[in-house]
Amino acid sequence: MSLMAMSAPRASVFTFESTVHSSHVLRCLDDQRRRDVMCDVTVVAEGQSFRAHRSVLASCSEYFTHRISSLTQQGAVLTLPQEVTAAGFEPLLKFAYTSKLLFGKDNVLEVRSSASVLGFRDLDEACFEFLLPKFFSSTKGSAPCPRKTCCKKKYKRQLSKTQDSFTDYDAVLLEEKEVKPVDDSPSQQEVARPCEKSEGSKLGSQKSAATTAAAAEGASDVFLRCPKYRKFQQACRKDARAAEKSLTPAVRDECGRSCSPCSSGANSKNETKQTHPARLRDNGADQRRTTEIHEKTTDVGSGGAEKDTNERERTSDDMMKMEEELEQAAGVSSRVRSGVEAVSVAERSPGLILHHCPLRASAEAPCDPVMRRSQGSERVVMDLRDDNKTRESGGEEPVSILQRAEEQADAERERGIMDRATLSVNHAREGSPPGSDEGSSDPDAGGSSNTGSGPLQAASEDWLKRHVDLGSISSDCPFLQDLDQGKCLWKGAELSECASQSGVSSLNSGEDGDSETETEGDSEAYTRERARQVQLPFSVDWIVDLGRNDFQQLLKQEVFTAEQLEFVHDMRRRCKNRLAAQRCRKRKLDCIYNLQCEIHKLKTEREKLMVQKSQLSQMKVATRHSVSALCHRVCSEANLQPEQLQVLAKYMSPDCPLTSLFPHIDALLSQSGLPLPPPASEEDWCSSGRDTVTGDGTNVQHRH
DNA sequence: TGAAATTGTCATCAG
DNA sequence: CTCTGATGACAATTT
Repeated sequence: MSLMAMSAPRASVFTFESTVHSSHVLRCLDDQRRRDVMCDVTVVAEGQSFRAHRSVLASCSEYFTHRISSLTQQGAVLTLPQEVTAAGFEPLLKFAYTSKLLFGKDNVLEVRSSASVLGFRDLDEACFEFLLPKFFSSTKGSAPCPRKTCCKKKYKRQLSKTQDSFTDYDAVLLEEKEVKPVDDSPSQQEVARPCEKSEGSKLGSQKSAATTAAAAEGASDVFLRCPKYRKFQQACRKDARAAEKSLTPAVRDECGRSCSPCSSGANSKNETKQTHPARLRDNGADQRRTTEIHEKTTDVGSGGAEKDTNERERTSDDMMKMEEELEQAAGVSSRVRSGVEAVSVAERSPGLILHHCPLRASAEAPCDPVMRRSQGSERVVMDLRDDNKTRESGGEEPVSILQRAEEQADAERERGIMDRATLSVNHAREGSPPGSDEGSSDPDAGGSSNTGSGPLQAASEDWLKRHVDLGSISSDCPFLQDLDQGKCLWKGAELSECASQSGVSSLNSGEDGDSETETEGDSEAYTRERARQVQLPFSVDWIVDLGRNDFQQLLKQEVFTAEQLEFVHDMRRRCKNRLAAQRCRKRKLDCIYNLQCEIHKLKTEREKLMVQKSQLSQMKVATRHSVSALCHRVCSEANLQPEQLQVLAKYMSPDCPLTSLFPHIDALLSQSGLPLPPPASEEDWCSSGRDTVTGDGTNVQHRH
């Protein structure tokens, strides 16, 4: 639409780039492959045939690139080398079409070998190297997992941008040796941050596109975007560094290599767009544990100015997604969906899933679990959904509310989510549950967490040991940096509260000793201080999301101090009002956008009517000429009486007055005492059809 | 550095 | 009366 509005006379060139097109194409191709539509090659591995499209295979694999070029056009059958087994190739084939690699312990070696033989692109060798030790040995993660170039670039870019004091971190990153730069596949690049502004807003109908984008942003960015509060983010990075330092070098080292980080800087919209997490999920039969590794990479496919342009573009599909997200204005929506996605994938296969999938929620994504148990995740998903439903349906037993809160807390702790609700729900009611060491609701924990790296280290390592079987992720892990960002993306209130309640989350937020966070603003500092004081046993999110009845029941059931009560009400009011304001603004923007559409429609309609009017004018002229000619003929051939002439003159066109036909008509009419009427006006012509003419045509009754 | 945009918050009103 | 949502206004922050 921006392009429509921009259809100015000037010869301008605009570019529209869809951010979902490539993934859509990939989906269609996969669908075609499944239905064996337009497949033009048969790949045989261990006697098993796989239908596929040459172009897809060739674009994913060096092996196929070379082999397919030498194939005949029709009925091509390509037999793979013996090293490539069917079990190893099939996941790769699916990866080519879905960007997701599913494999388990039983076939990981085959997959890896096949990928190596076939020269599959976009498959991070580090993922195998990271997991193989977990599968086949007790050796913990000695496999090198190089950091990617893009990550460094991005981080450097961010560093140069922010120019804050992260030189030590920078050094850590730069020291690491890159081994394997990974190209971003289109599917990975295509996912633009929902918060990116459309280029159209600049190119095209500025207001229209801008409002569209803004409207959509208003929807999604309620939860997704966090460009603000850079101070928070910086403070969080500081804390991340503190946490990093607090962790053991071994853990840090492995993590640093295993988790290809990319951007800790979710602090900038433009810098956080390109994300493609690689999640490693292990649904082992015994442990039923799932591990996810989110991998964020920067945009390496489109660089320079083009990148900036692309990053700002947004498609209508994105907007629709965001519209949907706004409709579910509950804060759990994106989180739930993320969980659903992960679980759905997990359910499809008991094996290990590694999928390069674009993160839908940019700001949420960093908060997304680094390590997630599949069952825990699943439970979280279901719980949250049910929670929403029951919440909408009205009140329920108070105990169920608390159970839900606790289950949510459990699940979220398991998931390692560090968004505003994450880990902040402490089990004060359970004495010293796992979360207690993470939350400041435990006075000891809270107090000790203020002391700096010691408690942080303890909390982090403990948490990691208990929740991460891999034992190789630390807060040094860039994923945790992402978490930092994600965490810090939330506004001060929630952040503060989470920081105050969660020792783990305090890794990411400004701790007491951090003077920088004290400069963030009086209200935020005040909120943080209050959150710390009240030691609320529930997350603010959860409280805010509660329905009215549930909230009332909670208040009745739980014994809150006056301070806690005030804080709860305050936070609930403010959070709800915040969401209301966001909805209100979105509505405004939608309204503006609709009005612009209406204006555009009316303008178009007006142009059509003008064209129609012009055509009608031409027809009118032609008709006049025709009538004049006819009159001329009638007058010439008939011997008209003066009365008849007068009537005739009345309907003559100014272009063809009666006097031109009858030079003596004046004399005739004057003799008979009849004046010569003026020639018919346009109105007369237009409405003359309403006149009534008698049968002989002489007695014409004027309409007036 | 200043303008514009964004976002959170408060006050107020209506349901 | 209380709660909730909507909205104008303001301020802080970011771009």
